[in-house]
Amino acid sequence: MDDEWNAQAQGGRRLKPGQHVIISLRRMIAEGSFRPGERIAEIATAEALGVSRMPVRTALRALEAEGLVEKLGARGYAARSISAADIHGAIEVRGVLEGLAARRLAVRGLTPAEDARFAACLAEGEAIFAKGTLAQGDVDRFHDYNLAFHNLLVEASGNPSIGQALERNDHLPFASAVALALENEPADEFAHLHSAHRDHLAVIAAIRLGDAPAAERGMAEHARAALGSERLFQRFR
Amino acid sequence: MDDEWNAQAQGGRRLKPGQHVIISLRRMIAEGSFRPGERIAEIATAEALGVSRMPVRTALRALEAEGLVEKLGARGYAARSISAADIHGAIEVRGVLEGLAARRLAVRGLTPAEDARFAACLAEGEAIFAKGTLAQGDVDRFHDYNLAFHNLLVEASGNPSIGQALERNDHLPFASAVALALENEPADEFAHLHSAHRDHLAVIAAIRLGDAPAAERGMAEHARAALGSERLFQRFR
DNA sequence: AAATTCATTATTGGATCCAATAACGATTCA
DNA sequence: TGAATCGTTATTGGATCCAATAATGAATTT
Repeated sequence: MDDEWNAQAQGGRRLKPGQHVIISLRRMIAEGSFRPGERIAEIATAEALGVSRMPVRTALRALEAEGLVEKLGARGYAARSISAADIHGAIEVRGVLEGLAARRLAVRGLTPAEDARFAACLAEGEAIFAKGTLAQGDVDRFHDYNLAFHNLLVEASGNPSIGQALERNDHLPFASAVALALENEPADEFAHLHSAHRDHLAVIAAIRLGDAPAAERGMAEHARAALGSERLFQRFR
Repeated sequence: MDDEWNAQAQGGRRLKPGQHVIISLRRMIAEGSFRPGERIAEIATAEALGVSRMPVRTALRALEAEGLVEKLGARGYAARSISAADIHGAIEVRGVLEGLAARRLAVRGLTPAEDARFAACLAEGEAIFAKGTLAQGDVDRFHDYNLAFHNLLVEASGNPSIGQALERNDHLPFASAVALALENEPADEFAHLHSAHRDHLAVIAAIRLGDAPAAERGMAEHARAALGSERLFQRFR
């Protein structure tokens, strides 16, 4: 267990080899370290990562369940090839699921505690865009705000099945709610990210008005906005 | 490996111990053999099933990913308690996902091959109800027809993410498309099952007309029809 | 009586090894 | 030349065992 793996500790606590393995494999898959179809074998991967086969086997099973790798029968595993159509479909699924979450909230209304949480969340978004431009750190800040917004929406919906259905998407590159297909310097992304923030404001406004169709449609369109990014499809043709 | 496990062979081919284990555990969970919260430990389960810990560990990991069990940290696993609200939410998620599948088909239309496959599938349904009553074997026959219809709809939609998002539901009791909350003798279930079949006919008619809103709404309402069964909620209060 | 400490136990994670099986490539036959 | 067969290799599945750690209950202290 070398320094790189120690550096992967989270919350100041060292991760177990099994956790390291799955994090490493996810990153390698996301970075395109494996060509689609290229074999990922337990033994070779264990040797490369300096662990025994057990944590690699466990990790590959989990990644298979997440749809990031597919089993080649007795021949090991392979990174799943992801097409632009796959991304398109995953975003569409995200749209209807988050739309359902928004509709549920609009139908039954927000509790005062929920309303306060959404208000605090959106205030963070307002703060990010208040000065009319983005600094370097603001992209990470927006990332955190965006993730918090989507997680809160799903949690507040009161239907855990929505979050469970979204779990696959959360691991698929660019289909996750936090996928940010940035193509330019942060300062040039102001309009792009600000548009996403305005979508958030519009959806919560519709929820507060009890306008279920508008809330649902707003979230579905918000998800589809990700499809407009050119870089999204360069990698997956 | 006793006769019971040999009897679990599928397709005339003996299953591996790992496959037996996960099938056995799924059945025990579905049958309520474990009380919610009751510990399911690797060692005790392995002894009970006559295998080593390895296939049990693999199976428990998979069942955790499916949402049927939850990890108790270093204390093992427990069958996840499922409430009526959980079932309600899962059915709602199924409704929007299958509604999305129906909408996609209505928007882009059916190919002649797809239309033929749907026609053949629905003809099987027509045959089941043609004589105006149900025989004993007709419930299994309807089960197979129903499963084929839902699978074909998702497959024909051309969006694999819909099927992937539905995978969790497929393992949740009563949330699966093939959940049949039968409460009476087969002959008495004619109206119930026939209504489901007529829903299928209406959805395909809407798809053929290119009426995307009607197709989507029809599938969502078809999923919600499962909520009307009284026995659905007896078990999960 | 309540809180704290400590020893023990139960449990999972991982390492190692062997068995079983599928896949592959070379050889042989028609 | 193509098909079939066979031997070899690569790979995963599972068994066994040990290490690490969390949980539990008893004993001690306040």
